[in-house]
Amino acid sequence: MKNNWISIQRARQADAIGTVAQIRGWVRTRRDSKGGFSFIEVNDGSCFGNLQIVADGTLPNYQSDVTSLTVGSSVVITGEIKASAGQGQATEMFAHELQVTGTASATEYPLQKKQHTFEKLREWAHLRPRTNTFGAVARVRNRLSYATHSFYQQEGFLYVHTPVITASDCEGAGQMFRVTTLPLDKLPMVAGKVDTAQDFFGKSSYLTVSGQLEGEAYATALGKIYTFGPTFRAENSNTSRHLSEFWMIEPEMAFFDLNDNMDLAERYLKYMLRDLLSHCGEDMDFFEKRIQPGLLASLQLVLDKPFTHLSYTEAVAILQASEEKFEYPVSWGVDLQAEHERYITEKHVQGPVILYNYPKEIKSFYMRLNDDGKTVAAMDVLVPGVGEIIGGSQRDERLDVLTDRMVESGLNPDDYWWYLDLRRYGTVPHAGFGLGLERMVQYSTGMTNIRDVIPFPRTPGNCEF
RNA sequence: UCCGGUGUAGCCAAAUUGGUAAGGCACCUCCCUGUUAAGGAGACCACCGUAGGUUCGAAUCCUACCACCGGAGCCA
Repeated sequence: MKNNWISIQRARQADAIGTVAQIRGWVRTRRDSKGGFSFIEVNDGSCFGNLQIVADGTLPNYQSDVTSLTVGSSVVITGEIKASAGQGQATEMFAHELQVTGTASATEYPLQKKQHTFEKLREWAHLRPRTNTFGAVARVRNRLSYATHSFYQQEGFLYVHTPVITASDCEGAGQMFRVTTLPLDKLPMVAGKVDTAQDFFGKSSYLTVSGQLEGEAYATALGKIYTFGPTFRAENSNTSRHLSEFWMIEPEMAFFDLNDNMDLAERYLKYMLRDLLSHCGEDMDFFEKRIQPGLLASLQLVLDKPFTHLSYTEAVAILQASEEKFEYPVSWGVDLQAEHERYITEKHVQGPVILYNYPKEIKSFYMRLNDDGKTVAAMDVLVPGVGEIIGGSQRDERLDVLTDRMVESGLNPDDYWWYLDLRRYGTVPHAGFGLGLERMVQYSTGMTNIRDVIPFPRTPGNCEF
């Protein structure tokens, strides 16, 4: 490239010293000395750090442009990269030419060169990626996504695109968003009910809450597959770890049992963390320093030792034996409350833990019934600070058992005819799980609110951007 | 959806508990030839979330509503 446009990430490397190059980005801050020159810090998103530009008073547009350069302005600067004379950065650029691409009114531009609360930044979701924290979150999220693909591809998995729109209104979990083209102000009625036969698909349709069922169809043909896409839940959830729209990674493997499943989940989580620590060092240092001190050591510890495995029964025993006072009492058969899960992962284990073999009553119909007749081959991976990051199970491959469990759960097997076909024809043991990407980003960065780890969060009552 | 909390200038934030709205940052002006959310000086900036009510007087008390935060449920 004739103008030698380089990223700020490259310009900050010591081996860039001596080159004449161009950088393009946004002004983060400006400090000037009235006597002669200004320091301008520019960020272009390529890395956490800024490049310090030394703009000398001899620049032809120094008075007209540089001295009034505001935070948020976009600039194209050509100059020589030199070793920095000051503390705090290895290199800096001596500007030969500085061009202002777009100004940002100092009185109107919301972001200032100081810290804003995350709550306030949510109101400026379109501008918050220009801040240190959200830039770092975006790069971490990108890296975790990339690591997901490289992990599964290396493991011989096939990336499958399961549908976003689904017609089965009871995929298992949660309230669904309805998808319709019917006129809401003039709904076609039949016998006092909406005539859904007239809807776009000839029946009711919804946004998916999981790609699992379709994933199973492909796993029982192609062996090992994974999905990675958006997922929708219309629950009226208002917490720091729930979104109405989030991204989920769902591997599904034929000929895998629960142990294989748990082993894969552990290797996947460790792969992501190792990849993140070795590729996003500067961003991770920021999270360690400003968001959650101790983060790096605790993540490193996760890499170093095997995950703790506890059966549901063992977990209940541990909870009952503990001195901890719980708001909800624990007994075998009850669903574990957040306080219970937190105790197990944060106090008892102090790291990731895999809970498995839950009572069948508190889990989904498709989870494989164990020989004891009381538990199913389910597993949850819990991590400190976030809670459940993975939920999965071995699926029941036995047509009769699965059908019985559907009926027990109040479901009509006829609605799942194609899902049952997978058991009718060449059935195999298989297993899979779902990982919430946002929760993984939370865990990796220490960010406490899930709305701050997705670019434009969708939550009840919030769809501004 | 339930429980608790908060809502004061562009941003952060105080008001002795009913008495007539601190301070900081930013913006603007001035000073300082290498700074590291720069430093120093000055000026400017508020119908105190919205709507009612009590009172001589309300940011402070009451009612309703809205928004946000924390916790819970649902789950990823």
